[in-house]
Amino acid sequence: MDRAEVIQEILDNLRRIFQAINEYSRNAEKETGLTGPQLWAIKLLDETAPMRVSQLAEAMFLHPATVVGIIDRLENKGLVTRIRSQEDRRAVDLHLTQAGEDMAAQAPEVAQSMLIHGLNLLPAAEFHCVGEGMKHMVRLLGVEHLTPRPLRG
Amino acid sequence: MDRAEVIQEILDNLRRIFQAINEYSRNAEKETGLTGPQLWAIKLLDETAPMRVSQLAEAMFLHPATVVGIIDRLENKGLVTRIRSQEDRRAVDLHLTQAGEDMAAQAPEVAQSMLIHGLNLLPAAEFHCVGEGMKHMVRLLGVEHLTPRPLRG
DNA sequence: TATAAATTATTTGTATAGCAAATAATTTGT
DNA sequence: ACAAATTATTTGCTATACAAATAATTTATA
Repeated sequence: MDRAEVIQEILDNLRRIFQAINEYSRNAEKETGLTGPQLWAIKLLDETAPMRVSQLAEAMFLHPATVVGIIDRLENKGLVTRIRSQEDRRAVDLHLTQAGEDMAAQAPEVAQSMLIHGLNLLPAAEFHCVGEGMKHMVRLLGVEHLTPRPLRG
Repeated sequence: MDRAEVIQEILDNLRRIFQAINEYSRNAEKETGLTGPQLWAIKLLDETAPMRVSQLAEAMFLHPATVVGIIDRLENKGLVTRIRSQEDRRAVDLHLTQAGEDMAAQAPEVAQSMLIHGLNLLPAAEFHCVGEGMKHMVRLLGVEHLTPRPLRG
């Protein structure tokens, strides 16, 4: 197997990983009844609530107007509440309701869990290889410095 | 650095790769003026035209009704033509126009190219590590058998 | 202090994507 | 010849996504 073939295989495997993560997260969407962006917003709010609309928009790399719609739908489902800020009455603090927190806790991160679990069981040599391999890929793409954002579907 | 930290790092790097591919493909969208799905359809048609609507829908894992809309917009832009099949007059053969082929050729696959180029220059030991590392990741996700589909944004 | 400028969230308008169900045209099976 | 299946499309609905305009408020400036 020459190098060109191995490169093809590496790219194929990268595509498989992509696909797997997308499909697992699609399952999460079906289980929760939420869309991808809605689930993403919930997860972010679960990490760092309260958040303002502009702050959430920035974290999601979306236009604030888009986030307003997403929050509207989450509010209708009783997962998020808007509370006008006392210090700055232009601003709105977004909070998760109890149901929202339950949803965030329940929503599975299947791919992530599988990787964490599997990596833990890997023999040292293989484990080391995975770590180094990923580091190389990141370097080749020139994105070592990138702040990683959550995997989404 | 203990194993938990390395696992965190691996996940972070996976997120960086995801993000990089998404961003590079978003750039491709801006350059071409096409959306992600439109670009994806063009690429698939470029590989294997003529294709039927149902065939393209299957390849894109989308509902045929969705693909009809995408093809409508590509037809309006003069990139795709619909030709009623002679053998089966229910069916429609999708072709790329010259402009469509030009678009497919011009549309950059930046991330892919960077990886191919970079992997080629990698010393043998590191190269081997990348290949093995990716193989492990795929195995941990249980998707060795998955037919890889093109990376998209 | 009064007023201009900037900020924050929202509304409005437009386009795309996505699915399910119904429909029309055609082909295949009986 | 007629029923059943197939193929693309239409229709109706929802969710994203952005830009531009708007309203409310705060900050800066004259």
